[in-house]
Amino acid sequence: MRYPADQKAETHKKILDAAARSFREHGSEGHGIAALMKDLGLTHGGFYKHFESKEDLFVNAVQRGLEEIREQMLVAARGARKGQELRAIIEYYLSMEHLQQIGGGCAIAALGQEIGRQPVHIRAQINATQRATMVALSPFLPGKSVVEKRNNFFVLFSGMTGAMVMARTIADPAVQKEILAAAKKFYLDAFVAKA
Amino acid sequence: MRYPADQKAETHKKILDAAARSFREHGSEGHGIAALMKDLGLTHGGFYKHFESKEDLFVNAVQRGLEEIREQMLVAARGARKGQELRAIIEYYLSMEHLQQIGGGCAIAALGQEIGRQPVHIRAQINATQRATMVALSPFLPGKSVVEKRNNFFVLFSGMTGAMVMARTIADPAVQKEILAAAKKFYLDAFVAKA
DNA sequence: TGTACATCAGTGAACGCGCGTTCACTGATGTAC
DNA sequence: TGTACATCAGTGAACGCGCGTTCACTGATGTAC
Repeated sequence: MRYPADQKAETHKKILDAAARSFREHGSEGHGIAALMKDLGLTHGGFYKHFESKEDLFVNAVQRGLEEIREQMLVAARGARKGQELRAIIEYYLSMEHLQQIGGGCAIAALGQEIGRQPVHIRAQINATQRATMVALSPFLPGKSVVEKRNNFFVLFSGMTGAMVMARTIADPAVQKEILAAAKKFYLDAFVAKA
Repeated sequence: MRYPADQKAETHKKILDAAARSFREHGSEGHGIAALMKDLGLTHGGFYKHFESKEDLFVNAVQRGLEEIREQMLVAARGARKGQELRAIIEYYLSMEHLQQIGGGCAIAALGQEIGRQPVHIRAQINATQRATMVALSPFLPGKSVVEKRNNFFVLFSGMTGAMVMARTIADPAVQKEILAAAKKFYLDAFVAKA
């Protein structure tokens, strides 16, 4: 049957949002197209009206995930006092809430290794979104030049990603907290001026 | 037929070594039991004389991978002048060689996210091996107390892991190098006394 | 305005494939007598 | 010492299952006349 005019775009967005969450939560092999569509009250056949393949969905979902977490970091920054935006971002990123909310959290911390195994052209697409995040967060980063800010972005965000990845490998929540707390203290000291 | 007395132990080790490499290279879903065994000149049926299941293999292979990289870091440290062991470890870990040799590299940087999705009892087993690495590297870490050394281990090794993960998500080798170089400079400044 | 036809998002059965796992079997070597 | 039997690492066909993908079909709405 013919569906209302805007419905396709809406369904497309719903699939993408659900996939962005599902991939982060279960990995790219975790859930499957059929299960994803079923969760949305749809059948799997229709999926191919929206995406060329599962790989196509993966790339788009990773980018969506990166945009989501960027937006959340910007929200944290907007809620901070002037000069303390980066503190807010760091505290948000290195929180136990973020650790537990993997489906809504950083896509690099959740999928970085699978991204790393993608062919170059796929990674290049994803890199564009990562670059946009760097640009969006630049105003809050220390550094007197573009190069300095860029290096600080690399160090701080890769470091926080690693802390999240390592903490998630740990079984004991007390140790998870220790890791996040140690990283938080360290990066605040290194990158944020005292309040 | 009956095989020579030591052969089973040897085959077991061969499977484990190959799996440790294969999982890091392709992820836990990447290669498959049959392919793994075929690479060793064996057939897949025999696998179950050595491991209970693929999951059982995964846990053991991750631990093997962690031991390998620990050993390599210790080798790097032994080759360094006294007082410069940590420098050697950092330079080894954050090298382009390590980035490219994912199959022989850090198991957390290669599989951390998949480890994070394992049930608690699996993670607890793996954590024991991680703890052994921390203990083995403690002599080279700065810090006046056990707690300080522990926190420094968390920060430095999670940070280096994140730098490796992030760099591997990048398509452009020049940017990969930038990320590793920025991290190397930063961690050397932060953790290593000047030579 | 009314009618006939085209459109196309979504359906659901079906296909092919790869994968983890099982199992009856093999046969050279070790062991018991 | 020689013989009969037990052992068990490894074989390879087979099974069941889930998954990504395809495809003929549906039928309410948009469009053309």
